[in-house]
Amino acid sequence: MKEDITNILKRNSLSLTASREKILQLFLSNDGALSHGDIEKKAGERFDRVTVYRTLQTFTEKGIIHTIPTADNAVRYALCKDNCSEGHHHDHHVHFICQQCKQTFCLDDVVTPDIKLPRGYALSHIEVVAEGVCRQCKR
Amino acid sequence: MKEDITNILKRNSLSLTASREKILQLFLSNDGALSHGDIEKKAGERFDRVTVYRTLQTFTEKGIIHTIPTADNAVRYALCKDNCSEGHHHDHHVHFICQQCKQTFCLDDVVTPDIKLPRGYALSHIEVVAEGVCRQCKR
DNA sequence: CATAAAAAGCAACAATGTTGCAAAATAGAT
DNA sequence: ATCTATTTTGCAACATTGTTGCTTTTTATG
Repeated sequence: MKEDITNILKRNSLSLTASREKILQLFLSNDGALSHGDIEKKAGERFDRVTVYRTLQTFTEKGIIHTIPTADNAVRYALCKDNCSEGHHHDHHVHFICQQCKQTFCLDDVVTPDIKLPRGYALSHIEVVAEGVCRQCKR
Repeated sequence: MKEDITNILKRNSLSLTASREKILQLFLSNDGALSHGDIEKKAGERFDRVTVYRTLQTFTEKGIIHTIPTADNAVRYALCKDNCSEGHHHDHHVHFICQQCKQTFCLDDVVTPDIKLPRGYALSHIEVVAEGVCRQCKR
């Protein structure tokens, strides 16, 4: 784990710092996606809010994490698979929000479908968010 | 127009007030979706921020408008078609965000596709947001 | 026009996000 | 191991956004 973290940072030519390591660790040990608020809470009092903002921004730019749109003004972040790189995200999977536990998951195996847009629209990327009840909550 | 507004409010048993009329008018005369901030700006200094919040909440509950998730912490709202009713939205269309003009549009004719989820997930509703360049900006 | 009910406005506050700058930590060379 | 340039952090101050309780105003209705 500690090794994974070091690898990810090195691979993206980011220096190894306590906050980056901690935040990466949170993502690695967490099933679902995390909001800025989640991270602040889970990281404890140990990091400044500003540091968390900047770290998330850096990670997003580097393609280490990606954002997940929501209808509640609390963008979530989740780890990217290895095929994302600086400035270029290649996440084509569906996201799932559980209405019960409120967690957001990446359904890595569910690929976003093709959508046919009306004439005149240029498509660059599609985001699919499914809502319902997740596996754990359902039983 | 004024008549449409009155109709919508009456139909939903909402009293006719200046702010509700103004906000509805903004939606009716606007192509794209509007964020809370947009509405505050467009409505001028005439309404309290709190009133705008409460009006948007009421309209959403009544099924007059629906929310559109975003990755930038600025939820957009757009008018629902007539088939939405109190507590029950039936919007199954795709939304489009233009990267140039930053506007959000409802593509009323583009229906959200069916998505097959892994075993164990109960689906209640799917949201599709497409990003790219819109018709106006493209030419 | 009077009245009850609903909505708006106001104030105070909480939470969230941003910026500039000084202090601290890191990477890399010696 | 130590020094140094560079990067990152923490802090302070601030801006923006969202929330709540309460009073005043407006609306619907007889």
